[in-house]
Amino acid sequence: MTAKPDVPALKQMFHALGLRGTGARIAVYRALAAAEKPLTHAEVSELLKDAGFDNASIFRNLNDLTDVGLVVRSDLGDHVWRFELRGSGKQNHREQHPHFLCTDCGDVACLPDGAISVRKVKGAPKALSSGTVIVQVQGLCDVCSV
Amino acid sequence: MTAKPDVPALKQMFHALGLRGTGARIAVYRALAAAEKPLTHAEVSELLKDAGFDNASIFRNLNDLTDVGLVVRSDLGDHVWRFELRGSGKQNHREQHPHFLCTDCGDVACLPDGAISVRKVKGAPKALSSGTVIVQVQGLCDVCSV
DNA sequence: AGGCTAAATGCAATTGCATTGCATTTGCTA
DNA sequence: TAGCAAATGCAATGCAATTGCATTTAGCCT
Repeated sequence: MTAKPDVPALKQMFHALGLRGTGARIAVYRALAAAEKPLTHAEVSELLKDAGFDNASIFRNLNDLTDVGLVVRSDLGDHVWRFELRGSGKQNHREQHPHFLCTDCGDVACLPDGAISVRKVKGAPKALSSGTVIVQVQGLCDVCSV
Repeated sequence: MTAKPDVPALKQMFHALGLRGTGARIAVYRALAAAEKPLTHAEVSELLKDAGFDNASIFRNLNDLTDVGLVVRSDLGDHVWRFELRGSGKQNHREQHPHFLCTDCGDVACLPDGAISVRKVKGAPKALSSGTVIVQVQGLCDVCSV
């Protein structure tokens, strides 16, 4: 779960995508890999602040990784961008799964794929039936609903 | 569908909620009532620009209406705030329904309540089983998926 | 009906985050 | 290892959301 890919493997992966294997890039990737939920730009910056990377570099790296498809950028409904690794096989993050956002405390949880099912309905976009949709759920988490 | 509540009724409703029945407020409310999908602040401003209302007033009214619960403010996943009337009975907007956001053109559609079903899963927040959740769906709309 | 008071408005200014420009540094390749 | 384009750091910019404040106005109270 918290297993981080080793640096040479990361460099190779980046290189295959036309990106250099820089320290900031690797650090950003590993921060996301170690996280169990999507992280905001601020959270990534916080995690890496000891390493001294510039805020803009982290931001650009997040976007670069998103551009090449390694990372997914999404807004879970609270007007905050969050970044998450697009799962690659045995990672803890599968291809795509629903997210749950607590409307009170803002906490985020990843839901199992089976938690949500989409049904094709008359008049609805065809994408619903092909399953190529991203689902986000908002509500009160168990802590805040007490 | 495009039927707008008459002004006296609106004033009465606002008054009951501790809000005055001002021109800007009524105009904003009716703009939302006439829309068939959530509108952005910019879209509301655009609709009302002929009336000469200030941008800030529209913004504050949207927030005021949200504060008293007449309007729901949500971010459908594209980092843009959208405002929608919270349905009151026979309105075209029911209590709460899922929204569909096209990830390509940004168009928004309202989905029928039955399009999405949520299943309680081990480890997931309890809110899922009580049905008190808001669901958002992203994907390609029929136009963009061609 | 007239006046009063706080809410609402208009306008300008400010905030805060996202994003960019540019000179410098640094991977990577030949 | 020399050279070049990508990446970085820092500061500056852009832009939408939000606020401050003086003025106007709706609704209440005689």
